[in-house]
Amino acid sequence: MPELPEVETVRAGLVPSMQGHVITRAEVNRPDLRWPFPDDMAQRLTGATVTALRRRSKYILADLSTGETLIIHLGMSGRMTVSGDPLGQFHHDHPAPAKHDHVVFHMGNGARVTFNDPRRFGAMDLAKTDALNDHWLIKPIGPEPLGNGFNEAYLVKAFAAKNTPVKTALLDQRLIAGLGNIYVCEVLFRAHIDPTRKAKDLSKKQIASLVPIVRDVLNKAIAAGGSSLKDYRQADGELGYFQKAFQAYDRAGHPCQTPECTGSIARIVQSGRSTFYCPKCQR
DNA sequence: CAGGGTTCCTGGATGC
DNA sequence: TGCATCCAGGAACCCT
Repeated sequence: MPELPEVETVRAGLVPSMQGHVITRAEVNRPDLRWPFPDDMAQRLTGATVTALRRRSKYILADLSTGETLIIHLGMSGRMTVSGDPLGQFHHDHPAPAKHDHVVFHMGNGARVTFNDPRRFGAMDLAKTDALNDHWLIKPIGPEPLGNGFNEAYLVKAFAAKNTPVKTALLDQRLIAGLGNIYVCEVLFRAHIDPTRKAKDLSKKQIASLVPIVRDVLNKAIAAGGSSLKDYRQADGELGYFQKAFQAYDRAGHPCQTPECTGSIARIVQSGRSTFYCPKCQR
């Protein structure tokens, strides 16, 4: 999936087409993704104006003029792409949905925003905006890594009793929001920390070093427009470029790029997921 | 409760 | 070219 930088890239790409514009028609082509949609989702979206497009963790949040917020998760293969004509000359055009086009938002400005998700691990739900933080998907999520709540003191406390590998701890959305497999690998590589080390066994100095590295990796990835693995694309259909900056992820067998290090990147499996790291300089 | 394996689903890459 | 197998950016769920 799209991890935090990809979701942020998609959100920003959708702003011109959606924010401040009315949903004239919500085309809901199936009853569910990972979970059932509210059965009256199309009606509740129709006629609503998107007043703001926000992001929390890997969720895109579309605040609506109706007092509700549309919660969108892209899962592993979800994409949102914009088509149609911004001048609104062809409002009445209803092209047949392509395969896996599960939801299409027809906007008052003529744009069509299509949610396409082959694997259907994505999700959509509606909740009252003022109770959003109590929603079952949102409530358990930990602090935003780019916000003030994520800092050395927080992370030291969060890791204190964690008997799990630091790789797994960083992937736990309840501890830190928005990190996925790619960025966790990249962060641990840059921090020279062995992903198999138990979180509670890291030194305070190592934990402290993770904070600015997490922020830096995410900020650079956002600036590059995400990573665009496989067929993932930004909202405007362009590829993201952060993947050119990968130093560990998907680089098994390549020489380690850490200065002076003569190791090479290894691939191991931790709780069913690939981890890429340099066994020589990540301790 | 914490930790780890399994599971949902489709499609692309790889191997024979 | 066809078919089987493996793997994938997530995360809830069900075990122990």
